[in-house]
Amino acid sequence: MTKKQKDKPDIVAVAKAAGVSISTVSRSFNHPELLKPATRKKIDRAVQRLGYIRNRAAQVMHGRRSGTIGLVVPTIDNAIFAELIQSFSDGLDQQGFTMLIASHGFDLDREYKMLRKLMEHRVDGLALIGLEHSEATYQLIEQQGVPTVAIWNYSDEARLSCVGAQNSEAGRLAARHLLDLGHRDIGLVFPDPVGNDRAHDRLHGALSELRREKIKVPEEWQLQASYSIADSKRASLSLLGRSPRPSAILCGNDIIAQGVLYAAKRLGIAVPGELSIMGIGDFKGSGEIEPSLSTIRIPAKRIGALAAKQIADAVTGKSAGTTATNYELSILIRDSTATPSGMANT
Amino acid sequence: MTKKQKDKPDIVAVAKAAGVSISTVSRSFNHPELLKPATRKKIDRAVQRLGYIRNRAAQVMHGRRSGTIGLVVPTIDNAIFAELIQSFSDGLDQQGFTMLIASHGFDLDREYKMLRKLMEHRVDGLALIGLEHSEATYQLIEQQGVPTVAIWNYSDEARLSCVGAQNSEAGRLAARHLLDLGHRDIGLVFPDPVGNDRAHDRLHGALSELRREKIKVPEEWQLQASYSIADSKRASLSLLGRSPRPSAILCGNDIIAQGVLYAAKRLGIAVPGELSIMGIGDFKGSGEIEPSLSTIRIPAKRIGALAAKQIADAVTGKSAGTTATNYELSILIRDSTATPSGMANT
DNA sequence: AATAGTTTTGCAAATGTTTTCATTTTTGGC
DNA sequence: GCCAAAAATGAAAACATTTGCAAAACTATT
Repeated sequence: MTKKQKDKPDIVAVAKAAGVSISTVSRSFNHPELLKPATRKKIDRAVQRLGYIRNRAAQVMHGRRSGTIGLVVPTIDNAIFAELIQSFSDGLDQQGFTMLIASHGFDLDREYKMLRKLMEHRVDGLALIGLEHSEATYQLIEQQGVPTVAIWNYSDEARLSCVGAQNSEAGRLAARHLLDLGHRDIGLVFPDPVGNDRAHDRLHGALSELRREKIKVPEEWQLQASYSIADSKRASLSLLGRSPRPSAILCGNDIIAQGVLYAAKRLGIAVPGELSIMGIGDFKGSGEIEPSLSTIRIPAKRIGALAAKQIADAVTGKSAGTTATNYELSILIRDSTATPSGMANT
Repeated sequence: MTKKQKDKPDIVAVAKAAGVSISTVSRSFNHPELLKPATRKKIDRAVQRLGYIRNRAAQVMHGRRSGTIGLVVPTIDNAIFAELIQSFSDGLDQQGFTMLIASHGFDLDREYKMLRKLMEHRVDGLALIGLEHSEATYQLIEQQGVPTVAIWNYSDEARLSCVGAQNSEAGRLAARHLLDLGHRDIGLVFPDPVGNDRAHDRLHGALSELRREKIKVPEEWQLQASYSIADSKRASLSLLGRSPRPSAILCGNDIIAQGVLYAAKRLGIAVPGELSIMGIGDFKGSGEIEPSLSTIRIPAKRIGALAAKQIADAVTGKSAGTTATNYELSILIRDSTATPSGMANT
């Protein structure tokens, strides 16, 4: 073939094909209103004919934005984040951004590496989950000056802009609900709080509320389970198989609660008759499970959408400085919690 | 603040700080073995001190690969794809790639737009879900010559490399299982097959198997539900509330099956005693539900991992040409299916 | 038909990196 | 110490685009 054959057409090829200069082609993309309609049409046709697609990399080199936002999450394949990621992605898309995503499996050192990787790609902005990050991570963000938003957690003394809810409050509310129902024998199933401030905060919120009522949770009623139905079912099978067993179980999130629910069902323990189960999160489907899951609602969709808008605004200069948005939590009393059986007829 | 203040340090700044030439700095990244250890150390220190992060955009301009792979999915927030996306992402990460992701909500025209968007970012490779795409999409891929893999579906006459399973076979197997158990009154709950070849193929596989046994599914036993527990529960509540009702329901996937299961539970219909429920997919947690879900296993994790490897190999030139990989399906007989009650004691 | 605007277009520099080729420095054998 | 060979480094071109500035092409006014 001639000179071009394997490689993609560039703006020069388009210019030649349209019989105009490179600058004119460039302008037809960036400031079309400056062109004579006839010229614009010529260029459009050439673009069409050649199958030209603009090269963002070259634009970035000019100080243009890359049009990408990096999202770093612990895991993707987890009901917890799926809704959030979707709404975040949709929000970005609306603003013309593309999402680069990386996961670190709850390993904060890997998180740091992922951040660097995304920065090499010159993302215009970044989103992380939670506010617990390695010092290196925080320093990197500050040093590089990449607009960043922390999702899912709220703190008024956060080092980053954040959009989320108070997880300690979520834990507290969940505990409160069980206490209000009259439960005193309460078990806890939570994920490993290391490197996971959401879990940590929820657990401590719950524990502090229980402590206020002078309730102690025996060591063997405090279980750890990863964010998986299988894991939580396995863990709680042993807890529920023993005697005495708690009259209620407070779970670190709805997935764990689902596992506990199935464990109870497997053991023939009636929910909520003999055992109340409380979740946190209100994941998709939590209201449809039978019995439907009582839980603390954290509005993932709205959080994701707002986070997208915030980071986009920060990038485009529509806003500056750090902001902290706290979403109110609400308690959803459904069918998995009830008055403990011993008190049923008081 | 001398000359540089707001902008990120570049390779020139590093070179100056380290007292070497630009080329040497570049080499220290790309061919460190060519440098004298002392020089390398000087550069490393300068990089450290300045907080320099390489600029991929500039590398891309040099004909280097961008190190990104684009993934276009119908939705992210769906258990269906979550596992797949995670393993795909992990696989890419291992090979040093970063994932750009975009979702189109089962709209093939939007899919095309997303593809273009990703191509502007000069992704090295692309992954799509399924083999049904608009003609424009196929042409774009061929014209641009971006290595592409279709995930989740298999066909030996596919226009793209593919890694997946035969969805029609999955439908067939699911139907076969119910037939083998003795069911004749079978309901179907599937998602809208438009723009969704996975659903389409499964449905038709199932229908053809039923036809082989001369079984007709009444119109009112064929329901449509989106991939959501809520939707499928709602839809099947009406189906199951009527009389006569089927003795078994075959579902387009495990999420839908879950919805049907909860509907049955709500109505006090025993599963599998009075109603068998068959899923497709074997999603995370399907085995832990009570009763555990009989389903057709599609190995999402392995498919995602292999797809990642394939696309990485195609990009790095380790392989060429199109390939088609078919994963075998297996049937998982668990507790949600049984002999229909009328035949219980034959 | 010439002038003064105004609109449209082109030229060339700049962006951050890699790489080829040339040059300088180092090494080791004598 | 000297020389050839080997190792390490540097200079400059190339990549695809944007944009400030200048030139050219129109328009309307006289």
